[in-house]
Formats: sequence, C-alpha cells, structure tokens
Amino acid sequence: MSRTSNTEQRREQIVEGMIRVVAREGYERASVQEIARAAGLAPGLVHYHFRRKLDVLLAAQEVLVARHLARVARWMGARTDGPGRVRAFIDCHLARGAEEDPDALACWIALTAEALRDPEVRAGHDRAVRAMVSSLEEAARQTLTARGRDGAEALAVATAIFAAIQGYYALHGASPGLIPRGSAAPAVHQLAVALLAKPAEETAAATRRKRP
Amino acid sequence: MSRTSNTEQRREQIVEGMIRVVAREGYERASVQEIARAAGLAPGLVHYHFRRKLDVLLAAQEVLVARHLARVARWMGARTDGPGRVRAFIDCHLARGAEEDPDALACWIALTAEALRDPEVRAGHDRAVRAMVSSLEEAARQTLTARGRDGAEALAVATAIFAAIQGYYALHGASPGLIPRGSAAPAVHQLAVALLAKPAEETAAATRRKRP
Amino acid sequence: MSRTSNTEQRREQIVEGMIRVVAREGYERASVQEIARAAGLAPGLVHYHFRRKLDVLLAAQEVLVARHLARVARWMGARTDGPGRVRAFIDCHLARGAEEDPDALACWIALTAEALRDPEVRAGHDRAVRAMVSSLEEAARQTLTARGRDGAEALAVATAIFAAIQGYYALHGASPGLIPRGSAAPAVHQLAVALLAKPAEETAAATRRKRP
Amino acid sequence: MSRTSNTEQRREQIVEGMIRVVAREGYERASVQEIARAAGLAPGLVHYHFRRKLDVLLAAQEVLVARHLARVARWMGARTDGPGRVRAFIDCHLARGAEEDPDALACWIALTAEALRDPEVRAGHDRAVRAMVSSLEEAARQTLTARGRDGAEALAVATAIFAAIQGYYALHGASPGLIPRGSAAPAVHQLAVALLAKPAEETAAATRRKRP
DNA sequence: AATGAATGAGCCTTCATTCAT
DNA sequence: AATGAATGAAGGCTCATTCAT
Repeated sequence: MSRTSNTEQRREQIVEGMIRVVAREGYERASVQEIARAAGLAPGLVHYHFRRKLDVLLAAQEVLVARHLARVARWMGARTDGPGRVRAFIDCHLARGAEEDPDALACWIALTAEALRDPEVRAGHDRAVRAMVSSLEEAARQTLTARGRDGAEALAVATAIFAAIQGYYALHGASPGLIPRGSAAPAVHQLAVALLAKPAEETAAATRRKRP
Repeated sequence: MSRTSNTEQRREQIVEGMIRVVAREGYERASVQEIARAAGLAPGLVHYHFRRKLDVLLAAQEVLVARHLARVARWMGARTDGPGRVRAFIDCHLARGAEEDPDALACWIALTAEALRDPEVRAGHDRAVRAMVSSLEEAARQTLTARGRDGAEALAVATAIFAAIQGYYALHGASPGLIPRGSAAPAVHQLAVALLAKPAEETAAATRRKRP
Repeated sequence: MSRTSNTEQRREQIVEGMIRVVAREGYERASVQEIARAAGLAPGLVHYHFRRKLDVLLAAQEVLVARHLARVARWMGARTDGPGRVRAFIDCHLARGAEEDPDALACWIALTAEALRDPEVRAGHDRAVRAMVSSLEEAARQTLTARGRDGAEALAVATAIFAAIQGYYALHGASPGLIPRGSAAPAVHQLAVALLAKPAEETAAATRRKRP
Repeated sequence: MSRTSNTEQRREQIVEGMIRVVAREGYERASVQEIARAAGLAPGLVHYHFRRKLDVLLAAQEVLVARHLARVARWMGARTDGPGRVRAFIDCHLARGAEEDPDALACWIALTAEALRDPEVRAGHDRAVRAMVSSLEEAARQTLTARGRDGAEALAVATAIFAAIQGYYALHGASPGLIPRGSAAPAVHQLAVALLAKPAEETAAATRRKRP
C-alpha cells in the first residue's frame, strides 16, 4: 500500500506560495512557475494538485478568509455588548498593534482587485464580505435596538463601517504614507458612534447641520 | 509648416480607446489590438504614438484624474463655507444622481487595482489621490479652524472621508447589491460631521465612550 | 498607406505547410512550430493569420476538397453518358497514371481519420463526401433510369462505389503493398457494372445465386 | 511459489480500459490516467505492467484482432463452399443484426486511423489486415478454381471486398446517415458475385462495356 | 504620419514517464 | 505487486513590441 498522502500538505504549500507571490507581485504576475518556485516545488506539481491556476487563487482566498474570520471572531468574542463588539471589529482591522500577516493583507487587497474582474473570485469575495458584514451587522443591530432604534438600519451601519475599513486598506496599499499614523481606527470609531447614536442625538446633529 | 500635426488628436483617440476597453474588460484584457480597434485606428499607431502600452494607461490616468478634479472643483466651487465644501465633495462622489461617466468610474477602479501592482501606476494614483485629498483637506481645515480646532487634524479628516468613499466604490464593485440604496452619502456625511465637530462635542463623545 | 496585403498568400503558405506536415506526420504530430517551419515562417505568424490551429486544418480541408472536386469535375466533364461518367469518376480516383499529388492524398486520408474524432473536421468532411457522392449519384441515376430502373437506388450505388474507393485509399495507406497492382480500378468498375446492370441481368444474377 | 502472479489479469484489465477509452474518446484523448481510471486501477500500474503507453494500444490491438478473427472464423466455419464462405465473411461484417461489440468496432476504427500515423500500430494493423484478407482470399480461391479461373486472382478479389467493407466502416463513421439503410451488405455481395463470376460472364460484361 | 505583417518570449495546461515508498 | 506523487518537456495560444513599406 502507499504512503500516507501528503496531498493536503502540498496543496497548502502551493497555496502559501500563491499568497506570497500575489502579495508581492499581484495575481497577474503570479505565474505558475513563480508560484512553484515560491513553494519550493516543481512547476508541474501545481497542476497535479490543482486543475487550474485560478483554483489555487480560490483556495488561497478560502484560507485567507477562514483565518481572518477566525481572527475577527476571536476579537469580537471577547465582548458581549453591542458597542464593544463593534469596537472590537474595528480595532481588529485597524488598531495599531493589531497588524495581521502583511502578506495576508496584501493578498486580500489583490483579491479585492481581482474580484472586480473575475466572476469566480468575485463570488468568493462576496461570500467573505457578506460574512464579515453580517457579524458586524449583528453587533450593530444589538446596539441599535438597545438604544430604541430600528434594527433595520443595522446593515447600512455595517456596510458603512466595512467600507471605511476597506477604503483605508486600499488607500494604505496605493498611497502608503498618506494616512496620518494612528488616525484610521479613531476615525472609524467616530463613524460608528455617530451611526449608532441614540435618536435624540441624531436629531440634534441634524439640527446643527441646518444652522451652519 | 506643411500640415498641422494631428499627434495630439491621435493620442487622445488612443487614450479614449484605452479607457473604454479598460472600463469594460479590465487592463489585463486590454490588448493593444483591442485598444486600437476601440479607437478606430490601426494597431501599429498605438506604438507609433506611445512607446509602451503602459504609457497609454498612464496618459489615461492623467486624463481621468484631470477631468475628475475639474468636476470636484466645480461641485466644491459652488460653496465657500468649509462644511458646505466638504458636503459638496462627498455628494459629488456618492450622492444619487451625481453619477459620473460610468466608463470613467470603472476605469478608475481598475486603475486603483492596477496601482497596487505597478509602481508607475501607483505613482500616478498617489498624485491623484493626494490632489483630491488636498482639496478636501483644505475645506476640512477651514472648518476646523473656524470651530477652534487644530488645522493639523484636517489631513486625518480628509483621508477618513476619502477612504470611506473609496471603500464604498470598491464594495459596490465587488459586492453589488450589498449596500442599502441611498445609504452611502448620508453615512459619509455623518462621518464628516462627527470628525469636524466642535471640541465640546468631541469631549462629550469621548466621555460617552468611557461610560458604556 | 500600407503595402498590398499579403495575407492571402501567407495563409496559403501556412495551409501548404499544414498539408505537407499532416501528410507526412499526421495531424496530431503537426505542431504549430512544425507547420511554421514547413512553411518557412515564424511560429507566431501562424496564429496571426489563423485563430486556432484547427482553423488551419479546416482551411487545408477546404483547399484539398476544392482542388479535388475540380479534378473530378474535369474528369467527369469529358463524358456525357451516365456509365461513362461513372467510369470517369472511378478512374479519376483509382486508375494507374491518374495519381494525384501524394501529399494531398495522404492528407485526405488523415482528414478522414481526424473526422472520426473532431466534429468540425467531420462537418467539412461530410460536406465534401456528400458533394462527391452527389456527382456520382447523378451519373448513377442517369444510368439507372436509362436502363429502366428506379432512380432512387442511385444513392446506394454511389455510396457503394465511394466506399470502395475510400476503402482502397485506407488500405493503401495502412497496408501498402497488399493490393495487387492495377487491381483496384477494375474491381470498382465491376462493382459499378453490377450495381447498374439492367433489371434482366440482375434477375439472372439473383437466379444464379440461388443455384450454387 | 508463494502467490499466483496476477500480472496477466492486470494487463487484461488495463487493455480493456484502453479499449473502452479509445472507443469513446479516441486514442489522442486516452491519457494514462484515464485508462487507469477506466480499468479501476492506480495510474502507476499502467507503466508497471507496460513499458510505454503505446504498448497498451498494441496489446489492445492484438486482443481486438484475435477476437475478431475468431468471430470471422465462427461465421465462415458454418459453411464449407467457397461462395458461402465469402458471403459469411461479408455478412459477418456488414449484415444488419450482425453488430459486434460497439466498443470493439469504434476502437478498431481508431486503430485504423492511428495506423496511418504510427509505424508500430501500422505493423500490427497490417498483420491483422493480412490475416483477414487471407481467410477471405482462401475462400475466394476455392471459388475461383471451382469455376475454372486462376486462383492467383483471389488476392485481388479479397482486397476488393475487404476494401469495400472498410470503406463502408469509414463512411459510416464520418458521414453517419449518408448510407441508405441496409444497402451495404447487398452491394458488397454483388461485388463479390461479379468478381467471382465464371469466365463466360466476365467476358460478356466486358463486351457490354465496349458498346455503350 | 501610418500600416499591418512579423517576431519571439512567455503563459497555462497536459501528460508520458519515473520513482520513492 | 502496487501506489500516487513528482518531473519536465512540449503544445497551443496571446500579445507587446518592432519593422519594412
């Protein structure tokens, strides 16, 4: 009989190679040869373990997303109150000292870009985004209802916060050095506070806006 | 001079072809042949007027940015007060009914993605982003100082707003249908209001945060 | 303005290269590199003038078929009587001294083989076969009706003669040397004579068969 | 000896896998992996039992030919008279209701095609063809000599009949639907009758040909 | 200024064959 | 005897870039 299959290990190796290359060169420049080299394997092996190059990217996407969702769950799990969970979500993404694996972040950004052009990548991206927005939405709903507001607004709140975070990521990727150090997390916290404020406060805010 | 050089016109034609193709197919699929066809020109002309294909993309970037900056200036120019100018900036990007040329937007998103992988595109992108953030920053500074706060915080405010807008663009591109209709502009407005609030209010907000 | 296009000439060159290589190596071994070399051109040029390698084969098929049909028409055109036309068709294919371009014949056999596996080649093959069978069928019908028999049998006669010719081709390709020199044409002539015989004769033949 | 070697059984399994795959996909698409899957074996086993993939095809060829020759012998064995044996040979190949294993037929056609391009396959094909033509030739000689004709013509007769049968096979494969139902066997029977006719009749036929 | 044919490098993918276990 | 992972050589195809005209 045969040795124990090392397929799973090899697949992981290849996926890690893909992540590393995509993070540093982008998907377009991640040739199969390059991926194999980064994984320390023979080029032919990539297609032995994956039918198409795209399947490697999709596997990488899944790995990154699973890891990230686990991380988010870990951060949010430390709190039970709505506002605390929202804050945890934001800090988990933007707080200084909370940096994730830089390759993972760079690869995630590349995946976002790739999602814009490839339907399959988009599908995976969409699933991941919805999963993350969902956990945020739930915390937002918890907060809103506790404050006497309509829980239906929770999705808008969640997408706003998520968009801001993603925007910071993209900005960081494309114009590194532009964002003042340590300004991202507080700004998004303020966005959350404003969007989740009690009704009275929102009215007051609206009033202020009308008397400039 | 015997004949008027039509070089400039040809370059524009080619650049427009590039914009159209990139918007619809992505840069990766924008072959020189495709661009020439979209421009109604012979393929050889592209490299007659541009040394490299990338130069066409960079030229397109410049054109798009110039147009967009002019548009932003038009919207912001209608107001002289800081908050109004900030509001104009946001609405110019996100308000329903403010849609720009869809090709331009799609191409801009593709350029953002390309900026992540190519240093030259990134440089142009960076210049463009800084120009836009600058105009926003100036309006933010105007507001902050008028409200007795430190103008140095204006950059953080501007990057926050800009990041939120970009994040909405990316989210819209990758997960269409997730964002509740009409929720983007108000959310970013609230972000702006919160970030630009008078000191007292900010203190109050900070206080609230400390007593959950 | 540009030079006169030499596209047609180049396409012909490539098609001739394909015919030569397929005749000698078979389609499977006719790599694009090989075809280009046989045509004396750069490999990239093949895909400049043809989208797919298969399209070169299909073009070759068309060329061979057109040439062959013209040849058949030339041979048959010399006669106006049905039996004479049938005889001309057979001789044109099998008579000693009537040999065609050997590459064309070898390529035709390879195309027949390829038709068995590729639907597009099969379609072209089918068209060609039907065209040839049709011209034969017409001559057969002319003969049958002149002899007081039902013209509806002409198709069966034509396919029989055509099958015999094709069979000789295949046999010649696969087992060269097996067929006694000069035996093919007379045998098929006898087949034709038997199939086109007057009713009385057929009855007689049937009678003979019953009394062995 | 400790255990019975199952080598022969394994080889048969692999050969059957090859036959099945070639029949359904063609030799070109019959990858080793595919063959192994069709045989229900591990891919490595194929090259454990056969040095080259081609050797599997050659083994398959032998198996098919042996089976087919046995079948032909069975049909022909039912008769002892020359004409009857010839008729049996034809019917065994073309008579309605005499269909063989369809995989075997499809694979045989593929082998014929492959014989055109590969010398080793051609050699095996040649051997098979000669074996079949021989049995036919013998029946033809029997008939000819019984009818007072030169037995040396038997080979020409046999190749003619065999060519016609092969031609019908090819035509059926490449242009299905063209051959009128039930017309193949009678046509080849008539060919045989004509070729094996007594001298007097042939002279008469020749006479007819000279007075159109 | 313009053309479109020509070039050749590089990509993804397939696959026969080998090999360590 | 058996396994399935591993290898590396093509193959078809795309495409930026060059060039003769």
